[in-house]
Amino acid sequence: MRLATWNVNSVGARLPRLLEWLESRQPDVVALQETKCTDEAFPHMPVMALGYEVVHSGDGRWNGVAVLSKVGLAQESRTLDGHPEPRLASAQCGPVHVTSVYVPNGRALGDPHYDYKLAWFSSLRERLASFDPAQPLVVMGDFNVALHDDDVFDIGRFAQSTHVTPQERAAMQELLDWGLVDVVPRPGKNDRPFTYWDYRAGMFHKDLGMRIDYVLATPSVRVVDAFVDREARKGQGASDHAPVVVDVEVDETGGDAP
DNA sequence: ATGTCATCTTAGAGATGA
Repeated sequence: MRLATWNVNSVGARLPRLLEWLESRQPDVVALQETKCTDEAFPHMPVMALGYEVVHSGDGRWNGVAVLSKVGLAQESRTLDGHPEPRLASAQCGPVHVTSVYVPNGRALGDPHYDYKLAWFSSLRERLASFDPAQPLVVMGDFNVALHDDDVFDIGRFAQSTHVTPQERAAMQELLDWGLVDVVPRPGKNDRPFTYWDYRAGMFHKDLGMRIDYVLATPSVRVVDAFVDREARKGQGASDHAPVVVDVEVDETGGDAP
């Protein structure tokens, strides 16, 4: 079974590339972020034509997340308690429960949006309490945090920056401590598996990136392979994020086994 | 090194967010 997560930076602007990518990579389950459209405007027709069922949560210009599944879609959820912005969508996809998240950016230290980011993380951690770490479960998406210093191209350039503060890293570590494993992908180039490169200043060309997109999985989701699909970041009309693709094996019985 | 995108407002450049 192939899982993937991709911040597409507008599903409308990215539609030709998204469809081409779905056809070539053949993922079974995809988490999308920053679709930037209403539920009505999501391109259901061409995505369904490729064999996917869709749960989308979006209200227009900003944010927007989705789960696409070829292996069934049930128990859909489109909200995170206490937070009206469309930043979470989840569903049971065959044997694995999948959540797509778009964690708030934080904007700047001291900005109210930074506190909102930490509060959102806290709510996400509380939401995990309704699940069992023994069941096959994946939370994947754009977490807007670089967990380790090596997850940015030069930690020295991130003084007084968001994404690398101890508070943000601790908030994400609490998710891992519940029982999730950070599935670190093989790098697409050089030695580090960056997933995001700013559009400006030739950052992608110079591989000055960040690892802020993650696949977090419970141990019953056995990882066979994981890689950053750097090809999808190349050329005209690319998102500023690359997809993370993870091949897994999951027991059908999952956490329900004795 | 604030250099690129995408979107919305409201009719075409500016604001906003990343």
